Amino acid sequence: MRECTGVAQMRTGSITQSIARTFANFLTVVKKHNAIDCKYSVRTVWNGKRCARMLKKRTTLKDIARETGVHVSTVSRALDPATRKAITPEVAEKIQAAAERLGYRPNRIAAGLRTNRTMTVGVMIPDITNVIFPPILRGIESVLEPLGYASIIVNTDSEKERESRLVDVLRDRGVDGIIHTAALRSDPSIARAAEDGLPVVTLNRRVENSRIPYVINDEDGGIRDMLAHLRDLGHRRIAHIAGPQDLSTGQLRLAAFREAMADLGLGGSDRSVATAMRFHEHQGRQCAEMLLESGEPFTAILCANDRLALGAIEALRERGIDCPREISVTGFNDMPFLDLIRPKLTTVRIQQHSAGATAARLLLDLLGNGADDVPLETILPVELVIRESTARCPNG
Amino acid sequence: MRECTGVAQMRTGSITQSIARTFANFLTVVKKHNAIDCKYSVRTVWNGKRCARMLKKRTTLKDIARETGVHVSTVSRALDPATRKAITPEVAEKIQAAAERLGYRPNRIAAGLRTNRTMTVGVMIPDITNVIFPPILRGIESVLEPLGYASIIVNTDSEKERESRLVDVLRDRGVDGIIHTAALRSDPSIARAAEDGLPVVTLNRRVENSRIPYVINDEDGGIRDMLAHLRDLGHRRIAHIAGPQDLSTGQLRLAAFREAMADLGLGGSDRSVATAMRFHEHQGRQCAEMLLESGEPFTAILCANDRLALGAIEALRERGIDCPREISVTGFNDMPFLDLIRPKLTTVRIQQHSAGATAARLLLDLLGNGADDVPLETILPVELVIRESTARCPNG
DNA sequence: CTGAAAGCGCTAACAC
DNA sequence: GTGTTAGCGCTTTCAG
Repeated sequence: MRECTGVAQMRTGSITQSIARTFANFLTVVKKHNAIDCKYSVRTVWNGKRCARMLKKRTTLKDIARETGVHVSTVSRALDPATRKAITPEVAEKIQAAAERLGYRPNRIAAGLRTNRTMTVGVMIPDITNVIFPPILRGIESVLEPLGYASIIVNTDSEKERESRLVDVLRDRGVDGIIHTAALRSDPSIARAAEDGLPVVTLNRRVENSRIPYVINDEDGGIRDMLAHLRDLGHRRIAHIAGPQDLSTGQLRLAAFREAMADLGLGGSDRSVATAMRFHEHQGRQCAEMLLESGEPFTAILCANDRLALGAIEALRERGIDCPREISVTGFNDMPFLDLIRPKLTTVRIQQHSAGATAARLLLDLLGNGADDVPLETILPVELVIRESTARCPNG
Repeated sequence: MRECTGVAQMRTGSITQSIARTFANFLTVVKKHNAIDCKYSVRTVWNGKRCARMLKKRTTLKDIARETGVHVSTVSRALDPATRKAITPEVAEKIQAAAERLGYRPNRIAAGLRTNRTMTVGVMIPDITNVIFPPILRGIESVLEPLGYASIIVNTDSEKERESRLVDVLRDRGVDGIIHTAALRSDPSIARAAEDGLPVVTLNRRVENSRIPYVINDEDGGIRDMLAHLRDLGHRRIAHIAGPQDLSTGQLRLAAFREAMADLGLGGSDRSVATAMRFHEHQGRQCAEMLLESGEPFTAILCANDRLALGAIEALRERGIDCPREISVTGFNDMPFLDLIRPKLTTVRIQQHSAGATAARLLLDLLGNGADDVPLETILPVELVIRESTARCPNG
């Protein structure tokens, strides 16, 4: 059963071209992720019966109109809570009963064509695989779903071309609005959509030269608080591992770091700043090594994000430098699972779920479900989370 | 700027009720996640200009028909690659040029109403926040998106009632098909949808008494391999922390454990099995404690999932028992970030991205974009990942 | 090869 | 109160 044959096992059905092709796909899969060798074969069992691909016709307003002997529009009215009051109670009840009995479900896409409201919103994120986005999505969903909105989520991979294509994809599907998480710095496609009157809210980043409402975290406050914390522990020489400068967070946090250092009178040379190309452990490690080799002395590293911090700690460990005893390291975001990793990282918690919920509420306002005037800028509070990766400065 | 006022700061705009309400929401947010105290106020800056909520009319086929002096149907034909060949080349070119110039984008909603194909699929997952699902989603997207499909993702939270409502939500939106990740064991709503002719594929679990194609991982093989690995290390007394028995994975893995233990001649008492209510570290810890207190001797714990294993290791550490020196612990799934946690967990890697891609391909086949005969069962291979949490049995 | 016309399922003016 | 009518934007016969 689990021998290295590389041949799909079938119970019924004939070997058609499509089967061959399908199986070829599986082989490709196995090959591509070549972590997996041929120890197991992919097993497939065939369904003998040809799938009856006949979509059972849904019951429509017309059906229930015929059933109850009234006009479609009456049915429509009786079924819409907003217009039901204009209908004789008995008739309305009869109609509702029939609808129930026939299992009527409104066809939102037909309704959408008529009303120009699909009750669907688009959500653009860089990559769902990045752990900070799922909570944001749940936050968005938590306010939109109860109101009957569904969301189409797309991953931009932070690629300009892909992103602009996806904006079009969403518009083609007639979304009522778009929540854009981590838009690019200058973002013509989303700006154009907004100009065309499509409600748009951005999260984590502001689109320059636009009046698109945005919600961001108090990056500045987070950095300041973290720096104050380090200073209180006696640290004076503090290095920074900055994030990618083409991403909002990377840029904002670096700026905040420089400013706050100056304000605290700790302004150092730029040799105590290393900039990562990506928010990745590996980059954090490299940057930490660069900092160590620069010769610039420091007793703490403030990192622009948790993953960079994790990498930095790894680099220190490899050189036999203890964190936090010799060098304190801090992160940003408070991503999930952080408390399982030793030493537990001191970091800045950003609101994830709430950020999503807030953006969603803004979008609703834009959609006219409430305010007709909407805040341009919303800054969400952050919170310092002190754990084990920071300690009193050794010579402080 | 960052004082504890609790009052939103505004630049322009008047304090209307809606503003007050919106701000009340923010306060609620802050309150609810009361991890965040009043150290920072939420700042909002108001956009003075009332948003012009006039959706610019999109250009339609009619527009470009008028522009080029031909009939809408001709335009429709000229713009569809499949029917373009039936059009005089010059006319077709003129039409395409006009479409380009006017920035024409087909209205998929309208097309969908006509053709009954929305080029949208529904994807149901328990919870996007669970790290194993995002890669699955990317896998699905990787095959569907290039073909022009968008997906509506919904979180069921594994609640029956919610799940069945969401199936309806998806159907109302006219999705062409549904990929259901971790459906419930007996799942009337999705079964009904499938019976009604809606293409459905399930991932991770089979819906009983149905002909719904499903793709699952080789749970059995994974457990067997892990057990063989432990046996090779000299372990004979092996405990199991099982997952929730109402979830496919929990149930399958427990059954596989029992069977494989028997096959290896290691069959133990049921006192060496503890069952978690949820796949959560906390539960893993509790179960490990139960096992230790049971008095049943063991030198290894095979856990139904990584998170349980992480919890178990935590429990051991608290009691001063070293993993892996004294007791080996193993996981399942190989979730992201596992290699950052010490000791690095020995586990079974399941295909995540590929599983999604495979399910998507099956759905495509069901949609008629290929085969008309589709495998009922597809079992994906798994791979043993040996890291640091397993070691030779101390007295072995 | 192209135009005319019907209609997908629903909503919303406007009559009566 | 309820029926009539006219589309939303597109596809797809059916004529010519």
